[in-house]
Amino acid sequence: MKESKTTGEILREEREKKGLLLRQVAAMLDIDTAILSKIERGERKASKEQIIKLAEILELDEEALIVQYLSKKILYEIKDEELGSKALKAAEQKMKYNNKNNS
Amino acid sequence: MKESKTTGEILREEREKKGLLLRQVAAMLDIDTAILSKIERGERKASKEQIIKLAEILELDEEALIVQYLSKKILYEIKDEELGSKALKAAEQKMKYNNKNNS
DNA sequence: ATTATATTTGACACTTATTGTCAAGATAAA
DNA sequence: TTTATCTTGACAATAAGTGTCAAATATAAT
Repeated sequence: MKESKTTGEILREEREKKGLLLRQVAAMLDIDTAILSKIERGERKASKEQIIKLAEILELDEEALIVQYLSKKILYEIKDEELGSKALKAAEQKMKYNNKNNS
Repeated sequence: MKESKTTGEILREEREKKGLLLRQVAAMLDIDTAILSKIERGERKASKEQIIKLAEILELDEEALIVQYLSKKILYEIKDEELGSKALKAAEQKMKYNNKNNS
């Protein structure tokens, strides 16, 4: 059963491919090395702004990274909820409805 | 264009139908009257525990209320996001995948 | 109109999450 | 083994969430 890579794993791989040090990338993000280390190992999560900057720095697909970031956030909200799946579907419905009426 | 009722509106209507005072229901929830007032007017959001108790007290469909509660929470996470819709779909996919492999 | 009761409002306090720094310890490279 | 890099955990600062309280408003009863 092949698991897909986590965001952190991708970030680390790409950083190393480019031969960049944690220190260097962290400086570009204006945070301490420790945080970036933790982000790459999945111990902390990056903010949306950090994701965007990382996509630039590492030349990754920004949209894909953000979608992954947001979907993780969503799943976190409902991770222990029996009704999570129903809630997701309800959210999609409401979203459709709003788009129809606001745009 | 008929808007559906907010959770707060439903809670207020049902409380009044039952002839209960804010003070009384707030006491059952063990919170200050002010908070319940704000919940009913949508100025604050109820916790999940409060939603459950309110469903009992007001004899409302607990599952429906919780689904509404969770879906609001989800939508709040992506409310300003262009990619919100894609993120929702991605979350559903991941959820399906996990269910397949964990259960 | 006055009083009594119910609700709303806003300022504040407490708690928990989030996001960061720092420095010491562990790893790996030279 | 020295040097550079990365990891770890204790801590600090800030933001978000959740509540109290009391004064202001609104509603209802006499």
